[in-house]
Amino acid sequence: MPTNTSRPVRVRFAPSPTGDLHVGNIRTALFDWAYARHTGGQFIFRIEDTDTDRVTDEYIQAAIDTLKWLGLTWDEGPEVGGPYGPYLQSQRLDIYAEWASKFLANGDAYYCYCSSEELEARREAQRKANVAPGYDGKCRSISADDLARYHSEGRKPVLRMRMPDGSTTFTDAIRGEVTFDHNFVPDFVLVRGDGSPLYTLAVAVDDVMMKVTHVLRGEDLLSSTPRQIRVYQAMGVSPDEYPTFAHLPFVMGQDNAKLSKRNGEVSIAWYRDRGFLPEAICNYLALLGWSPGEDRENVTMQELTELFTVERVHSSPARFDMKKLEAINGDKIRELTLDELLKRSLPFLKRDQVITGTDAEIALVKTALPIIHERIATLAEVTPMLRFLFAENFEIEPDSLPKVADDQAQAVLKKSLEVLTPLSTWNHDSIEAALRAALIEGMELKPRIAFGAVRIAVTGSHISPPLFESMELLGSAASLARIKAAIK
RNA sequence: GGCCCCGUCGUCUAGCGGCCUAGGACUCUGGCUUCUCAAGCCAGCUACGAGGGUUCGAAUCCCUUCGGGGCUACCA
Repeated sequence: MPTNTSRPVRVRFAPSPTGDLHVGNIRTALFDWAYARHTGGQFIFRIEDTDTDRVTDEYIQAAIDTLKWLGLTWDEGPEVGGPYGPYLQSQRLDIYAEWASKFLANGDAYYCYCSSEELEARREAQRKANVAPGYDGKCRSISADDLARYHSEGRKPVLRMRMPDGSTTFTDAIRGEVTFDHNFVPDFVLVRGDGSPLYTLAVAVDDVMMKVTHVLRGEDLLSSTPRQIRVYQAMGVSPDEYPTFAHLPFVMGQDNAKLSKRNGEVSIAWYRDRGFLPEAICNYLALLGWSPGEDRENVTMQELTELFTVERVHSSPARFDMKKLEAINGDKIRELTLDELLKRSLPFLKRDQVITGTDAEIALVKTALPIIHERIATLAEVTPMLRFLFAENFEIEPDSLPKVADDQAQAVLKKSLEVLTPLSTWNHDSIEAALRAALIEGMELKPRIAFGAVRIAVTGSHISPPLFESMELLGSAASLARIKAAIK
């Protein structure tokens, strides 16, 4: 990544929380964070809440919680503060107002009295005439008569930035040199009629004031960059102080369009509730638009910060693939130590009311986890896997019921009960030995047939952890009782 | 419509002029293993959007074209 100055790296993640942070936001945050950590720079978290109609306190808090949960810690921002705060744009209104009046005084900006209806009408006309739509510059100069009329009508003007003739060229760290002809960058609004600032003003002012050196953000903001640069110019920032821009490719849904509720769940909270690990989400998201090369895919958060460079970021959009996320999540779960797995599984077991959280329950879960560790892809799957161990009112799932009802299954269950009841030592070896001798050798049955019936009787499902270990964990009393209950 | 961005297996990607009859991963299919389900192992399927150049040689460079996306707000 070209560094245009020798200033220390400062990267910001600046979402506008108009809803739960989604996969695309997080991918951006992850890259921002990784770049800051990679360079030893500062990671700044700023909330862009200038759109007061759409941003809510709940969404802001949710954004903070999500970043924390993912482990993307910030050096400056909400809750931790910092030397260039406040980090909520709604608390920086006076700063924007000050710059706005400066722009007005210098002639970089001007008041525009055109009403929304008038603008819309003229835009429509432009579209029809096949001309580039955009503000036509009508209010760049206003006659005294018109001004008086506007005032008498009580019109509240917006503040508009004057775009000079010419073009803006900048070097995007991912896309290379990009040029926008100002004929297609109309004069844009900086301040609303009610005096509140717009994104375009706030983002540029803040990035300058907060000494941001690198702007890694979504590709949707690419075409707003000339406007942002125009504000820098009006602020008197010298070009070699402009931040380096890097516009990240989109994360798209299963089909073609941008990710949305329609084509895949996008809220990070949704993934957390389903038992996805934050490190798995980050690892997967890191692979969307970036790769460490050398056929590597599995990286820890630490390795991500070591390996991440903007040079290796793609310029083309990536499709989000739930299957791959699940595969990576499974890999990450298998890498967990038993204690970690236990710690992370307990909340799900409690939530699903499998356990209440007693020491005895937790101890049993801990002894059971090794046999399901490699069988689950998400933490939420611990529930269906272990529920049979704690069920007070045990029942066989409806789908499996017929499989223990036929004559052969009944014979298997009766025989099993007969050979297991006198067992003096109850562990998976003794259980297996007894059942194999009786069912496989004695009754000459296929293991999958014979054990299948016992499995359903004991665990309630034809899918379960290994049978003999499951019976050992369940204990002889409950195991035998369940077999007995399954016999007609 | 205009401006801008993008284009390698179904998906994520490796590739940055010869190592490419294009590699890895996920998915899918088949097999091995096996008490179910997984995990693991093996095998298979499938890609450089198209057309022109440049070059001894192009997935890699250039042009055109087609396709996808973004922006075109007193949203961000």
